[in-house]
Amino acid sequence: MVCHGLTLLRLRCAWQWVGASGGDIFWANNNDENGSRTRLFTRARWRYVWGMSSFSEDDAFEAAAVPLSQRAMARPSAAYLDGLNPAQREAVETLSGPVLMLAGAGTGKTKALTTRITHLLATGTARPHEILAVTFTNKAAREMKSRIGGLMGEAVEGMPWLGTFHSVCAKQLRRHAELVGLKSNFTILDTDDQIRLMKQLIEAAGIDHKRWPARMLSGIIDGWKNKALTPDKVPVADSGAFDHKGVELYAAYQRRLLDLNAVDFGDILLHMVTIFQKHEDVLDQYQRWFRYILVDEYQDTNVAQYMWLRLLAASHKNVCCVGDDDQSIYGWRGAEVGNILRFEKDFPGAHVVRLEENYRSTPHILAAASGVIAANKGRLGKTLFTSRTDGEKVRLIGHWDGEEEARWIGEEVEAMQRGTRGMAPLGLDHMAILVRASHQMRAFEDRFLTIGLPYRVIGGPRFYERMEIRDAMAYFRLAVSPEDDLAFERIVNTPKRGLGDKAIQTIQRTARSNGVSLVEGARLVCQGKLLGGKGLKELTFLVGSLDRWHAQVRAEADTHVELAEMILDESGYTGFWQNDKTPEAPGRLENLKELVKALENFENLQGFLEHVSLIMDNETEEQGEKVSIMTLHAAKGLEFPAVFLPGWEDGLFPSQRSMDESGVKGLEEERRLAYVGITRAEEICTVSFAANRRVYGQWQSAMPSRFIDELPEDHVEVLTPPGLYGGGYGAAGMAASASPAMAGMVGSDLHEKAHSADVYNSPGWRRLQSRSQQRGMAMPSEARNMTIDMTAVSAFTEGERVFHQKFGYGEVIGIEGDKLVIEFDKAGSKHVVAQYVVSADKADDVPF
DNA sequence: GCTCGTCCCATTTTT
DNA sequence: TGGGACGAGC
Repeated sequence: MVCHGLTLLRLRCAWQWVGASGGDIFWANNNDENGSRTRLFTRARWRYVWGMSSFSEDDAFEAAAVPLSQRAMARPSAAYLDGLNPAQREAVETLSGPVLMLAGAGTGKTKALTTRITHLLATGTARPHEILAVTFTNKAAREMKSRIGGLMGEAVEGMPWLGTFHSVCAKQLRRHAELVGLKSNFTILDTDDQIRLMKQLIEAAGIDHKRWPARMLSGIIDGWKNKALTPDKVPVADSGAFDHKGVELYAAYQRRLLDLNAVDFGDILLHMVTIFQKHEDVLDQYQRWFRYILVDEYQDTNVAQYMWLRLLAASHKNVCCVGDDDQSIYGWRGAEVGNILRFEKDFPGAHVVRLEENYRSTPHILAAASGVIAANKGRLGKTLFTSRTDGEKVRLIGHWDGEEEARWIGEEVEAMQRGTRGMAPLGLDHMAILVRASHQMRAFEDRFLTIGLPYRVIGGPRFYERMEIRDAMAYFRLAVSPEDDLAFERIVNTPKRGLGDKAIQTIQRTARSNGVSLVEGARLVCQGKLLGGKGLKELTFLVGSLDRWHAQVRAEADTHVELAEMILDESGYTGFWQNDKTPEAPGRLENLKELVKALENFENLQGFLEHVSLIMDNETEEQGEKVSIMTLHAAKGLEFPAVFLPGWEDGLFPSQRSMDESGVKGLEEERRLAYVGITRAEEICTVSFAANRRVYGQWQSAMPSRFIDELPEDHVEVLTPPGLYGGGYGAAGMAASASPAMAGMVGSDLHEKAHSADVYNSPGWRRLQSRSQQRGMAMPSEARNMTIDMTAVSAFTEGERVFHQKFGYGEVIGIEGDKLVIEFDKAGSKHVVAQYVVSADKADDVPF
């Protein structure tokens, strides 16, 4: 069956035509060298060919083989080109040959990228399936899809090859799995499975797993995979770890994965690179197929991704890479800035377009960011500019310690929320606190909880990485394929069935000696009564349940959603969490519901399992106005009117560890992180640092970050009162001698005092407090109290059992002002705002 | 096999 | 300081 000569423009016509007829027959007009032809498609066929439901690659291969004639294509009224600046327009319209789009922060990168795809489609230069467009995140892929749809005026469903590196590669790999010894229904392991597997291998190799933890091996192997190194290609110099058995373990791990018909994230790309290198015919097909390639966030590509791209682009070289070398912050994960720096060498004659007009931030913010990043060497170089002339300088403030920093930011957030210094009130959704490391978040969470400021933490464990989701998935995996040993290991004793290490060893031994899967091994154990009492009974029941579920999956007797619910129910897993009285239990049950809901979007369990590990998001769209707290890494790609950047202290940011491990390279990456942080801000950017901070329970003092010295003074307003720390600084002090002046704050005896327990009684501390208050840095507590709803407190009585979203269950032991004093079962005694507390008996109703 | 106490160690984490 | 891993004891 051949279907070709269609662009989305035509697709639109076809839809309209059908809409008018209301029939089930599609009409498609082909204009190509073969002349005009009219074909009839059924709706199902149409969807099939264009990948709207299940995409058939064979059809598309055929389609791609037919050259497309552009002359017959109607040129669209290119309304989508309006509103592009000259650079963007150049990036959009230079369709042939390699293009590097250097897009600074906030310069309309996504706009240019999506318009470029639209342009390819609308001019008939390429058909949807001839475009390969890769991103790093599902979010970015979704965004691109919807924006292209917006530009085209139609939902774009027919772009089968727009997705993340991993989803696109997984799709390819399912097609060619047998070339690397896999079956096309291979499972994709998550990190947890990976580590459990490696642990087994380490123990089997007789290596001390304490000295060489599985986590480390996992990191090392991931690193090799990121570099596209198969076990036979790992350089000798890299093989010192694990008693020189690292490479051996890697090879063993890869063999084990093949046995399990499984891959890890790294393999998805590595296998495809291997296939392309070894099977020219396959590569050739794809090369002809993907006539245009687009890559988002090119600076974040690792070696494997780079090789994959180069192989695919090698023949036609119509590759457009978009990125910003200044925002490369994933080097520690294998990303190679070198890829983007080398682009012009890799693709001679490459057209480089710089997007430098920023539409996000004020000039001061841009200047500050530029000032910092200028210290990096070996940049491709961009100068961001804006037509804006308004805006505040970047604000800089020092604090005595981390707690005060959190307190100050809390108050500042509340002030902005009310509207401050003539500025309009700002919603909490428009403010963000960006930290270097996630442990810094705690200070803010504690503080915000205390003052009753709603916040949301972005990041943290992904939805599908949560324990309960993995457990549930393991049950589903087993129901679909009983030979999934890893899944069996995971759930055999979850919920508790009295099947501990010994029972599991018996099962494994039996399975191994009979050459069968663990489920079959378990069956033999039951039959041979190789276990005693309770364990045997439970195991027999489990094996029986698994059989039943598997039969139901095959019979398709129930819908997969009902089946999933049944599995969770009958396994006792739902009940397990219902009986669990820890504060997390309600949330976990909620997550399980979410998981079942997510199933509805798939046709069956198999389909769900094949894709879910690549596409499940953590986007539980909580509604409500909340300040966001997240890491700088998580903030990439986002923007907020007001941004707080706390913890700018040497050692914390830039992180000591980065500098120790990667030297100048590490420092430069940290600096890019600073650049990313500053450029997230649209209107107000506040950088802060603390002289003292409790790290692992120890007080430590630190120098202000060297990045603070790099902020150009003309664009910075120092909020810290002059003379506060005994150094004559402020704007003038900074000008005189930036670094020593800022460092002066901790250079005195206060420094030493910080280490002692009576720090709060030190003269320096008292001086700081009184000055802070004089200058309005800390808002008097009376003022804050006025905004608190006192009735909330009165809703509780002493002795009442309550539930708190963070601290769990506890008992009210008193009421002090606007706070409840609660003795928590787990967390001890705390003062908390009533707003976050409910009666214990209502705890189940609250969707915390 | 489970629970509790002790000890150890601690970035960033798109898939 | 606090969470996770592990080993001793029930």
